[in-house]
Amino acid sequence: MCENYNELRDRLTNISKNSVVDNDASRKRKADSSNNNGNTDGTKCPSESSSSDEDSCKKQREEHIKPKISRASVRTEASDTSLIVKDGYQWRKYGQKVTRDNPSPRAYFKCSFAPSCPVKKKVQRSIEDQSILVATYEGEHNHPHPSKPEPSSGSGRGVTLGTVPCSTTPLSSSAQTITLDLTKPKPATDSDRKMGTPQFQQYLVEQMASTLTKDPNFKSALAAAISGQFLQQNPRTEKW
DNA sequence: CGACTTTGACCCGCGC
DNA sequence: GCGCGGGTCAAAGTCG
Repeated sequence: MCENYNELRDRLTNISKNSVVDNDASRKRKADSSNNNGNTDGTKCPSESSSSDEDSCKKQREEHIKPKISRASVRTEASDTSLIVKDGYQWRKYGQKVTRDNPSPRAYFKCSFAPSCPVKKKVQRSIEDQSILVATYEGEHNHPHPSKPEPSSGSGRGVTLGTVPCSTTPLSSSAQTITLDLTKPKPATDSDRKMGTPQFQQYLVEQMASTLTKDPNFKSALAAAISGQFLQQNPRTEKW
């Protein structure tokens, strides 16, 4: 588990570093456009411009200032209808819709960690594989990752536990998608070793193993979980 | 009691 | 102009 966690965190940290900074998702609603221009990037159209200028400006914005859209796929249980993707941020659900192209409902989330954070997230099950949740992120967080100062705060009604870092992949023309398959163990990669010296890692693992194996409750719970995994033949995520 | 979720209604862009 | 569909709002309900 520790190795998986470290690997995922490294991967996602690298992904986030490579992300292109842009926010201000297109404001369609009247209320949004009336009281805030939403332009935090300094490319605001001049308000006194004529309609043609506005059009050209709009075109420019569409061409150059697309909101950063990224997509992430997370494998979960197909029976899990929560549509919750734990990426370390705190999300507030503000809507749910059943779209035409996909019978699964699509959930709409806003980042509630910072009131001014413009990031929105759409979560919907993959039409091909019901066990995969596809999360589409719009915009970029304008606040630090909430899991960093308090790695295991755990508050937030189970929406975010602050344990799995955010995963955003720039959705450019190639429409890249990253899949966080938390159901299967993966071999350690080189990135794991960045977390510390091998000696320290080994010491940490040994300490964790010895501590956990001394706990009979943990043993029984682990046995039950593993047996359930084999019996159900069903991917299990986010329950660890 | 405050924060959050649910869900029907509403808004608005788009195609015909 | 009209209808459809995606996205958002907001009142009511739920939970700790």
